Amino acid sequence: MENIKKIVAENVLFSGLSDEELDKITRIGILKNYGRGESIFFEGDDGDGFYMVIEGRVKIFKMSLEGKEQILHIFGPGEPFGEVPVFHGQPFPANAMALVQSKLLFFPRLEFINLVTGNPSLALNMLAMLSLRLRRFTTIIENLSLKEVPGRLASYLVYLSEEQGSSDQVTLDIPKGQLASLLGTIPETLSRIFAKMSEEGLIRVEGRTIHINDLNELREKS
Amino acid sequence: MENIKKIVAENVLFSGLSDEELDKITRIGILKNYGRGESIFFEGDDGDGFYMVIEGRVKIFKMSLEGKEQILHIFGPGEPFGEVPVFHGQPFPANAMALVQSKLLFFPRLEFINLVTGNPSLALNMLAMLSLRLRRFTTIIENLSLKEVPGRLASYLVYLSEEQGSSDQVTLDIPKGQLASLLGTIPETLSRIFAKMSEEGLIRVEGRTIHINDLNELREKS
DNA sequence: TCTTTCCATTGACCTAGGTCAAAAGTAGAA
DNA sequence: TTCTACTTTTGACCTAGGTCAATGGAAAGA
Repeated sequence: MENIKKIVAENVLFSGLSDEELDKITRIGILKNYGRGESIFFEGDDGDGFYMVIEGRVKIFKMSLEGKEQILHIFGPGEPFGEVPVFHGQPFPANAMALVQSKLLFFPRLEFINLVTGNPSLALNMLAMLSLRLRRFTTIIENLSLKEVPGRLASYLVYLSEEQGSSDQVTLDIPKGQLASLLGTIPETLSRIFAKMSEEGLIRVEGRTIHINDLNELREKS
Repeated sequence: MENIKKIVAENVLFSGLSDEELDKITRIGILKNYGRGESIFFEGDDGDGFYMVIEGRVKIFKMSLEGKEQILHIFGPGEPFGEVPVFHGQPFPANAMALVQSKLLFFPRLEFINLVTGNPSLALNMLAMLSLRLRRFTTIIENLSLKEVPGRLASYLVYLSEEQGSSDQVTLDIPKGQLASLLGTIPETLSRIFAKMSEEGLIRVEGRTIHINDLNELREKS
């Protein structure tokens, strides 16, 4: 429980709130556990609240009839997800699944809307959160429509390098098959592009560790 | 000016607000005119406010270095755009251009944030608006990643048919070249797909009027 | 530890759709 | 109306990347 209070108190979504308000938020949250590969919700389900990752890792994704998957987000500790139906009142637009054993905090819709109504800064924080999401989606759309797969991989590696503060090597935080789905391609194609970039001397692949030989060239390609 | 008050008062974004509040909103809005093809803002520009279409039609789009364009939205009267930087405080993530001579209402950032802070229902309306945008972007991503171009065109035609309340013919509200950019393809490819669908007897193309012969088959394909 | 299942790689092949070029159609301006 | 500039269509061509199939490698669970 202390764990939860800490996550809530440190979260950007709840920044600027009084201790009392943080308590309220912690009180309306319901802790839930999910096993690796377990579904949290499906596209089309009614959204009676949203979630925040306490521990673990969750993917949000779309599926085609043919079984191809497109990952929209992968969320880790401290990140909220599933807010869209809370404010727009329609079913979930995508599926959510735990990538590993995960602990989530669930905030019921009505209680949360009540909190938002009485807390302008909570409302503004949520507006900022959704705006950030829109920005990210804009980037995904740009990648899918205007870049080829090598460019998408390059920008993902550059992003990881900035994220991990390391210009000579990065560690993939998800399996390569999932990375393919995140980049809008399939594992075979991703594998070939890793191979080609390695031949070109741009990177060296060692399992999930990618050694970056030429970050600038990678930036060029992205 | 009456025109503006009316647009503001009837807008979903401002629904549930008192007459006094509507007046305030109308007062902080600044009317601006743009000619056909004129840029409203560029990706990377600082966003010191957002816009609402009073008259005309505006496209929001990304451009690749090679000059390919991907349209994210086309907005018409009553629709707001450019809100992301207002709440997230970063530059515009995409470009905006008037497709025809347009009249826009500009709401400066700080004044609007003040209004939101004091108006929970305005905040909730804006949250609903951004949630709707996220839902639409989810659909765009799904279309780009999981569907082929004929499927995207089919779903656009089905959407138009619902929008225009007509199951036997629809009118394209944008040039075909722009439609190509909206569907994530190029005019040549779109033209060929129109031709193929016509051969198959699914539709009949007559300039910007598309006669729908088999709406169910179109739904199947989408 | 073993074993079963999942993950990644590689080859052969194929096709959706992009590129380039040219022509035909359409529309606004003078 | 005529001129000019955009829009749309069509043909020939090519390639990025998806499909299918087989094999090797890693890792979770018992």
